[in-house]
Amino acid sequence: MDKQKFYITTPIYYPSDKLHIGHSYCTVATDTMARYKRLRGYDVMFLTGTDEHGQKLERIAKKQGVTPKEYIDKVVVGIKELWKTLNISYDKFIRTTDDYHVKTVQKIFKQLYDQGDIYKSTYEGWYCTPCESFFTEHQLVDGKCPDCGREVEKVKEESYFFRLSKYQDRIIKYMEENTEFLQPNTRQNEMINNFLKPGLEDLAVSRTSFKWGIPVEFDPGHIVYVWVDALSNYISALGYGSDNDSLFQKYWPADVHVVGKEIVRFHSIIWPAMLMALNLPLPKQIFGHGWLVINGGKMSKSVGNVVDPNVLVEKYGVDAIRYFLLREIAFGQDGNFNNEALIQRINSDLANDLGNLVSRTVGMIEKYFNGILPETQTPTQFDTDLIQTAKNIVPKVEANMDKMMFSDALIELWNLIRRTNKYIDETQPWILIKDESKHSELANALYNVVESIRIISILLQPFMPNTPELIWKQIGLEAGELTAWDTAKEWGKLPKTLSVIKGNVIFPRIDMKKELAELEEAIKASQATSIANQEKKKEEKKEPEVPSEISIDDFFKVQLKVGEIIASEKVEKSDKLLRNQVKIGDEVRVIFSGISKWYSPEEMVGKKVVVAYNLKPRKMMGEMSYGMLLCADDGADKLSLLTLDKNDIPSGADIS
RNA sequence: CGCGGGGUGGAGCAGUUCGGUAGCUCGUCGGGCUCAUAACCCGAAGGUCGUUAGUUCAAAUCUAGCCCCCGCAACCA
Repeated sequence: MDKQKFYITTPIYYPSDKLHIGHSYCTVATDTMARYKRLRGYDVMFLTGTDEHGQKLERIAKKQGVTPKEYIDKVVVGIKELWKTLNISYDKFIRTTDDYHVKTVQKIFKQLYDQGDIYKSTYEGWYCTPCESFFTEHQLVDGKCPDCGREVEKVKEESYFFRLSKYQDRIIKYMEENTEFLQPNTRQNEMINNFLKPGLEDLAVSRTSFKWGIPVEFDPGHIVYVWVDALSNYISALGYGSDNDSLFQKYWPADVHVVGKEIVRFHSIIWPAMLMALNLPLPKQIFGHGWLVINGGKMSKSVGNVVDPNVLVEKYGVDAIRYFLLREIAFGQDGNFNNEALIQRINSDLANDLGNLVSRTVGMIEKYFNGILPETQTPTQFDTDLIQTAKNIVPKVEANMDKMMFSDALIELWNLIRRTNKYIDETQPWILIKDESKHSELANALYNVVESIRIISILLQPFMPNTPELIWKQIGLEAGELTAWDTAKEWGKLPKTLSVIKGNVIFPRIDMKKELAELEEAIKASQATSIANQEKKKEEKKEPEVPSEISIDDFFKVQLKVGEIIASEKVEKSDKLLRNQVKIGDEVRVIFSGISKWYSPEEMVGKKVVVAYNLKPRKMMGEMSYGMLLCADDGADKLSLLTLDKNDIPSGADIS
């Protein structure tokens, strides 16, 4: 009989910058699932890749003075290296710039157009020039821009549309009948209540405002919308629509698309609609996992708090990092990432519980029996409970893995590790060794511990690809028959006269205090090399050269004047902005200032402040701000407006 | 009333679908052990489950209101 197939995918990542620990999290989880299924005997297809089109990449490349492809190629090399480092066992890596993908997307687009699911029309909408944004009729508030409240302009643009609305009812029905389709379940409610029930609108699936994308074959001015392009990767990678679609025949539909919660919408609504239109079966499951957050806040390149997985792996090894990600956070929910928790986990779970278990066991066998257990063994009263625990663990791990509950699976596995440590305490080998007549009991006890370790090491394989081998080496096992997944279900497979070889400590304990300091340094150093930060630095450098000394002429380039605040109000929809009307001599200017955390509008009024007068006006919250109020701040949580020491200076006075 | 997620011992979380003794890891304190990576094993303290009201014999769980935190969006000159 043919093996059962299992097709699993990660999202294709956007190569605008180095990937961070959040991307790694998603990919590691998917990899763990793929490895698990392979061990269970499935014929697995594991796909990952990169989503390489779009305006943003076009812009970044332009800024760097290279073509988009040149820029992306470099980033993709880094991504592939990262997956190698993290031991990601993908079977195929797709790039949306690959020829075959481009062709397939064009074909899909044409087919949908020919059959009437895509039609050409004009995009009629409202454009707010200051905000540079399009809005639909019903997004407008009182016929004005929902963001800034200004007048909007009616615009028409030619575009292709996908009849998303046509599939709305079928998708709702599908979700309601297949409650396993969208996981975790809360996501399903979110989709139905937010998007499906209110009604879907046809989706604009082409763009004319930029070039970096897949051209619509029969209308080259148009570029295929990135999500139509990106989602198609899951079938184009299998050769759908090509001369050889044997992989597609074999693996489609996907068993699970693993995605981040932010893109669940595209995968659970647009993608099924596209597939319905193409008359193809839907993926069996979309799993929307949570995010890694840092100290309660989102990880983001612009905040500069991203964590580079390379740094972590270099310090602690891949398996430790993989373990942490999979164990610490319930898949599907957000979870905190911080260095302290990481080290904590490594020390207590990996070094103390697992590593030390192997080490103490092998140590005893060497010490008591010169490394080889004797054949004569007598059971002890403690055996039954250990053996029972070990036997129960496998189905529990499998049940959790089948639901992608990695964390729970590991908790179960660690129960066996703890139980085995306890067994050593119960049987007290160090006492048994002193009594010659108990040596057969001793041999039996140590045998049981090693057998338990064997089972543990087998179950560990999907999560930590390297560690099991290290363990096997020490307990005298070779990868093969006795390390196959199903043999974990049987107790007593090891030969009685097993021999061990003590090796290096598998997971050394980490000195928390010392390490935390070093780790933070390393992470900061790597953040500095991210493209986002390099950009920032470049921009900083471009600022008018700021040598340590400037001439008086340079100084006078900045015109500072006294302004009096005559009115101030909080800007709605903004946590930080105050909209101030500032009297400067005869004129009154609107100046925004991001200080509402420190000053209420009431206390602003009447203050005489320092205004940067000849600053280039800048748009904020849709309105122009003419100048800047000078403030002192400590870069953390303190801020003070600069005000005048004597209040009888009139507004408009020069400051020099 | 924009939409979502969340609030459970000192920390981080599970439990809420389907009401029935509040659970896990870490930390703290006490004990045991000495094979081991200052490790391992046992025990204890510590929670009116954000808040108010309701349904019920019974609410962390169901219903309604309120408070707080986070994300999306916008912005932070």
